[in-house]
Amino acid sequence: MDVAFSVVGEVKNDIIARLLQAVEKAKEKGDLPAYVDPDIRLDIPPRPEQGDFATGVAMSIASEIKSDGRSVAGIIVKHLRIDDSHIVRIDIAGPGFLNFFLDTSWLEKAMARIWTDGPVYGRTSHYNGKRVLLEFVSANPTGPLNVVNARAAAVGDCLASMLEMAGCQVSREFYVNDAGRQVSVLADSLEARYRETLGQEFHFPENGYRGEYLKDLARSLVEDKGRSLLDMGAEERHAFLRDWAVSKMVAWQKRTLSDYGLEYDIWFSEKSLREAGAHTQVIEILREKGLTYERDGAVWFKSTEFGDDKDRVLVKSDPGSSTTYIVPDLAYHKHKMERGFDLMIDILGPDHHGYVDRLAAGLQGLGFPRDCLEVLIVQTVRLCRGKELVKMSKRGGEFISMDELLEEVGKDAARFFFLMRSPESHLDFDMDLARLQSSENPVFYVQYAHARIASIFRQAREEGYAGPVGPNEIKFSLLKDQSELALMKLLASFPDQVYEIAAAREPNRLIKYMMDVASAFHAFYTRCRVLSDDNKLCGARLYLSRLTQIVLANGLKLAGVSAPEIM
RNA sequence: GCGCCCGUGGCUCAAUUGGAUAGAGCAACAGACUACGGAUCUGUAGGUUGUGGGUUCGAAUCCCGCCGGGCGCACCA
Repeated sequence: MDVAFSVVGEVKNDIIARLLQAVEKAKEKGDLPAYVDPDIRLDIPPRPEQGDFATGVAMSIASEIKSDGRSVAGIIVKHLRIDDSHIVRIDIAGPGFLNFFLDTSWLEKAMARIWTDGPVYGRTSHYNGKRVLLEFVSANPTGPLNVVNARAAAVGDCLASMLEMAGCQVSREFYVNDAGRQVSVLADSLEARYRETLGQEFHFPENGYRGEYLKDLARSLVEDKGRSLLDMGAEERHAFLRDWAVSKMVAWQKRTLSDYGLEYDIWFSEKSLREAGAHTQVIEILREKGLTYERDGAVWFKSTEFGDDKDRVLVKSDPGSSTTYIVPDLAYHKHKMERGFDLMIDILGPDHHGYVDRLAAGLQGLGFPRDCLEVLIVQTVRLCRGKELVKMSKRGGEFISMDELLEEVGKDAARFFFLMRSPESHLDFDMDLARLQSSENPVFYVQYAHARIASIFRQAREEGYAGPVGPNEIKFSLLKDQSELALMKLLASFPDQVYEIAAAREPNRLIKYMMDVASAFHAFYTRCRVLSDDNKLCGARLYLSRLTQIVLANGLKLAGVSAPEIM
């Protein structure tokens, strides 16, 4: 049984324990066969008339023993003890659902928990300190970040925050590909622009990076170093240009992500691994285990033994015996595991999905369990303005970088929009909509709820209310309107929502939840006037407003979106 | 050809992971405060969940076939 740290979790566990007890009792009495051993899950049903919690366990038992759900439900209820619990009524509904109706004392407890936890409300110990390394974005240091990087950054950062709240120790990591061929091409491209800036003859490399940013970079290189690079030997110059360009690019990417409110724990250099000889070590290990062979002058890894659809080359047959990309990547992941992590999560772009099996096979070849690695594929983004698609090819002039996106719509809207959709579905990002400061834009719906609550408290202070009072000073039973009960149930479910969403790796559901909370609050606001002459009622509603504000603030923080006091 | 992802009202997406009457937002229509922010709320209309089979108490969800879209299928990274 996992650790339940939330009030909802405690209540659920209590009911589940009673259900298990009832099943045991039924088995003793011969009402159910002895082999029945159900896995019970309680859900929060979609409609209030279906109770506070519900379970379909009777139906699953019924199918196991070839009976029908309603009669199994009847048997369970007959043996269920509800004394000394929150349960006041149990309905058998539809094909055999058990619907539990509870008194509101559990809600009172749940609300008090929000009050005392405040900024850390939502935290649970479900993951019990599990060490997770979450690697995301990891764009090549050859150019500015793009909008897909922005999407991966939003998803990765949010998921990291949610895992932390659910009890993981998370390290956010960015892998800098500063050693491969592409940074060599970057150096050559920069050299060409450098020579161009100095008015020299230059040769632009075949697959060079043609973006304007390299011209800017070349100009600042000239300012920095003058013509001194021309005096270097070709090799020395190349090495210098590579390191210089990479450091500039990485600094640029850091700045962009920092504007996004994202700070990594580690920027990991591929080069450092290469210099430490980690590559040859990987090849050696695989060779010693008999998992390699030579063919056509290359060294192959028997990845098919671990579920890959074909074997992969590790060392190419070219004169330099260079390695394929899988080798440094395996070395990197091996290094991650050696740092003591329990789980690695990689967030990759759609063009990498064919790569996953290979990587997983390699890790197993190195002796790691298959489930040490999880890969989340984040799908592509299509930018549009209203109906019109914005072209994103790097060759066309209309390429939109992450910087430009942020400048145009701001980080809040960008993050919110990226998180709104399931990471694995294709996203149409409407920049006109994201920029719009109106009700059509869903970001503001949630932020507005938060600002509205702040406004209530400003007003309350002006009118001389004592300020929000805590759970001990209010009369909880006054919170009985349907909108108040609905809102409180939502607020109570926050910690478990966080855990479930983190476990499913579906941060889009956080946004859905936030929209639901905002909606429930707006409905409450419309039906129930908060500030009034009725001190008791006013105190209770100010209390509920404060709790809502806490949940909104904590949820928005998880999403990396600001929670404004005024809009 | 093979693999992965996707297909749900006019548009963009949900659906508690196999559950109850498939839900939101936008757009459309009709309403709602001389008091807390109308960036709000309430209601109406809109669906054979691409399609054909199968699995079972129960399918948008799982399995098989087809149709349509996206992305991959390197001794590139």
